[in-house]
Amino acid sequence: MQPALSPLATKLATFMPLTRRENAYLDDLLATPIAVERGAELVRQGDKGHFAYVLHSGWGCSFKILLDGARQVITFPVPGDCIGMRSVVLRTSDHAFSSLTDAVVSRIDANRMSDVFNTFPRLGAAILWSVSRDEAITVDHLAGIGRRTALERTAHFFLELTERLRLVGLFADDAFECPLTQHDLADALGLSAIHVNRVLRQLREMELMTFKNNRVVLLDQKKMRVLAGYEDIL
Amino acid sequence: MQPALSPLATKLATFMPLTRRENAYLDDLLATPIAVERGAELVRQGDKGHFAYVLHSGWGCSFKILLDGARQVITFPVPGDCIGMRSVVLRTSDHAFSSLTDAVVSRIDANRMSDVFNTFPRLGAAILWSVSRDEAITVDHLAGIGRRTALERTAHFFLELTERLRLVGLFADDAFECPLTQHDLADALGLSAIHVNRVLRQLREMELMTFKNNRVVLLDQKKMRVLAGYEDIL
DNA sequence: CGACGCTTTGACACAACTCAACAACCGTGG
DNA sequence: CCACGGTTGTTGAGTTGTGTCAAAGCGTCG
Repeated sequence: MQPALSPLATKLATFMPLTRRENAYLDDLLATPIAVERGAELVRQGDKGHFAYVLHSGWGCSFKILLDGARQVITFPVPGDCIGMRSVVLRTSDHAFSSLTDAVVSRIDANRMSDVFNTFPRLGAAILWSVSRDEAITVDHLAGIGRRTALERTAHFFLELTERLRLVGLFADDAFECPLTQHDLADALGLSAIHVNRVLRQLREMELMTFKNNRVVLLDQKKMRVLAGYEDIL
Repeated sequence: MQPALSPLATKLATFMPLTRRENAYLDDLLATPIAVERGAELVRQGDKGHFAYVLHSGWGCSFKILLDGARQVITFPVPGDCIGMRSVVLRTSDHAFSSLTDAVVSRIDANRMSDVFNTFPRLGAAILWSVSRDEAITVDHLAGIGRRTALERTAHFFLELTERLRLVGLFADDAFECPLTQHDLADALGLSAIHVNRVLRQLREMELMTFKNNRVVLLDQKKMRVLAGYEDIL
């Protein structure tokens, strides 16, 4: 019997099937798991450390703090997501990362990263695909905040999250566990926490989705897609 | 006497000095200039063509069109900027690109791109730095739309633009040519064109900057930075 | 000259924010 | 066991920033 695939391996496999050797190398790359507690700040804005991370389990939060103290969430990494790849290239982190739940990550340094590209270029390409996809999602996020209403934007956010969770097998039966607070959501969607509450109520009353006790239930994805103007990611 | 450096070479040189051979290779890479007319749509959303571009002269506009027809501008590329690198990796363009002025570009296909990384890894690293920097700017843009007021956001936009133009020698004496319409600005800033007009008037009345006849004049960068909560890009 | 694109301004409407109060739900310690 | 403070969620009332609609001013180009 095969060992279980890591979330990242599962995700990359949807892009291109990986050989046994590539999978083994990937496993090795992620071999030393680091357990982090809920709320730990792994990467600080302005950090010079040249590390990227891969999230194995748990949820995280990538965000920027503006000079006036406001917070903008860039994305909520879920298992299988890469974190801080850009910071490695830039030698400085332009954003912070903290865990929203207890989590397990692997740390990858810059040298190790170049190794991947030299030794297993196909694997490197798959990882590059994955981070490019995340970028595309960020751009979508930008378009949403700039041009969608609060209601559309919120619906869109949950649909996109669903899609990302599905890719690593964490979404089934139209529902998933979601540790985000309304405050977290607000900082991601560019809204006030209070308004997020009202929008969630609207979505509930429209019988599109519910979000109670850290559990999201999608009641009517089709209608929700129409409302959000949702297009599949690639 | 040395031949004049291309805008891209100028920009990369601020990251790391390039050797004569690297510069020669870069020149060769950009050897076949393509002239495009104002308003040409070089890349369409959803295109499968595997091309990236480097902008030599003129201004461009990278944007997304949402299902309801709304437009969100991601960035306005200026000389020296790379366009559509992500699309090459993803095999599909998640956004469109059109020229705002008559412009000159070079086209780079995927194979040629891999060549760069294999033959001149240092040059490849410099290009990777440049696109990562653009990503960081996009993330900043996201934070601005999500968490800054229209006034702060607009001021911030012009400061960031200034910084990018300075890097390729197109900003001097506190002023620069700027072919953007207020409508373009609106689609970049997530505002209505009418409100952009009001904000520009405010900035003028505060004696921070003016924008008339396609010319931006910065009157007081220091005060403007304070207003915008501007932090230098790396 | 007229047509067109871009800018400017005013009046009004509405989406989203702020403030304030309260309810529900923890985990902790007495 | 219950009392407690802290975090999160909920709701209402009033305010404000930004959008919409409408109309007019300007340049430029054919």
